[in-house]
Amino acid sequence: MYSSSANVSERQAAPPSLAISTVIFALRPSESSGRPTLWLPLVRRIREPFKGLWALPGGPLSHSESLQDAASRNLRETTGLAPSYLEQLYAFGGLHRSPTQRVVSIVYWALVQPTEAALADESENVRWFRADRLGELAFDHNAIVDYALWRLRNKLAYGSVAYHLLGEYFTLAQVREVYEAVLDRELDPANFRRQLKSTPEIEETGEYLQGGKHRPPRLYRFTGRPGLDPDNRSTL
Amino acid sequence: MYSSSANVSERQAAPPSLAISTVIFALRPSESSGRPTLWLPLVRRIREPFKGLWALPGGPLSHSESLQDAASRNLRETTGLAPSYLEQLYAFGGLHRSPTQRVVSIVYWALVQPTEAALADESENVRWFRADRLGELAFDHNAIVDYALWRLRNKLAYGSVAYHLLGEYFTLAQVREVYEAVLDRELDPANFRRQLKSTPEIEETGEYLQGGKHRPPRLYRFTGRPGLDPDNRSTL
DNA sequence: CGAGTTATGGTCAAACTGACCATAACTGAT
DNA sequence: ATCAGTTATGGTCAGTTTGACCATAACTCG
Repeated sequence: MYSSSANVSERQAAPPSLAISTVIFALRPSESSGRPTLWLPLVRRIREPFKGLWALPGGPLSHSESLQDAASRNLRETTGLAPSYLEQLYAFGGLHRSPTQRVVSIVYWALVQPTEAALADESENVRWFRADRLGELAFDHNAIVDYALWRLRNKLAYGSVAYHLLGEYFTLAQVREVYEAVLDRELDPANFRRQLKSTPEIEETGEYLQGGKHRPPRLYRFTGRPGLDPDNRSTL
Repeated sequence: MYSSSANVSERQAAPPSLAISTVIFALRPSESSGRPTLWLPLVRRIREPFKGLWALPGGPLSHSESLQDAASRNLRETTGLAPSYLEQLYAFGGLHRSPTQRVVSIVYWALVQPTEAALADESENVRWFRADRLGELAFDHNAIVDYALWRLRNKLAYGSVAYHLLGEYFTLAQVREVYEAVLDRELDPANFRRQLKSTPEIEETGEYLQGGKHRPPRLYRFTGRPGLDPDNRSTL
């Protein structure tokens, strides 16, 4: 087990350090089926503790930025991405999250559009993984990803997050594929489309998606606003 | 405007301090109508900044306790109460929440049962207020309470939080009164009861509430479990 | 031009919701 | 004792929503 150089009283005296992490979701075609699946980028730990294991992108909170700005910067620095959706997930503050020191992590979760996600940086120490096939992660990050997935599924069922995983224009079948990927079950195309059509925030365009192998589907656009987090309320 | 003794560079160098606050809701009969209404306890600021104003109970995070434990202790120390429900609300980390220093507050919200709430400490510097009639509070605490109320209304509509504002045994009309108080609109007694009766988590007892002026209503019991926060998942 | 496949519109019954009516059961006043 | 007042409780009915499923439209490819 790891042993800090600081003795117990010194460790107790140091304030708990505060870090920001982000769970970033994007859709990518599965290698096997080709259908869209959830992926997320992880960074390799290059220092103890958990050296060599994969972890959520994160870092300390700097003084001149809000929590959301810190998460946003973080995301950009590690993956080069600009999120289309960003929301606070939870503050994790258990005593033994890190073996070396007390760390409180304020975790955000983000959605990025596939056009963005395609440009994402990938390197020796930054790699994308299928959200349902992660190995053992550093710290309590497996639990954090689980919780983020739970939240995503929830928000999907009610709210309007699905469109942030798609581009500006999309077909109703693409929306359905998002739901099927995230909820992991098939949905009836006709019933699903009926529900979406009764949603005022989804606007029919005159365009059709060309180049497919079959009947060209109509393109739609999402005109709604995100949620009403404390962080986002002022900007409404 | 308040001026810290530390100069700018010193303030930038100090790490953002981390505090825990709690929004505590309980039901109390309204003075006017006598019907249950939402109340919450506030503490008076005895120091700058915002000296003299009312604020949410809170304090620094100590090193040997988890976030939830800190919130729980906080709650007990300021009001003498043990919550029947406690959930993390949000981490507030805007740059200018406090004029004197950068503070990140992790806020919890709690529900306490009326039997508990009746015993609550009240003093010169701790007082209960109607949730819909708060004056100007210290820091960004008005916004925090607003958000907590929004969350409470939301959780009520779906989940199972209402029962944590009531005692172990309750009548269906009492549950309806909780909904009416929180959502601030009247609900049809017959329809409301039909919904509750179709909820498997609400169990009919053989007892009746005696001593009322009219037909004695049957008493029920709630047998469900709370939500599935990261903090609570392990205890399930 | 026909087969294959997706897009899209529709039907039907079951489940759910909100508005509303009726009866039961108690207290308190007459 | 009886009745008026009030809440508890059960029920009806029409409108809406949901899930299962069928049918036609429109495109590509061989």
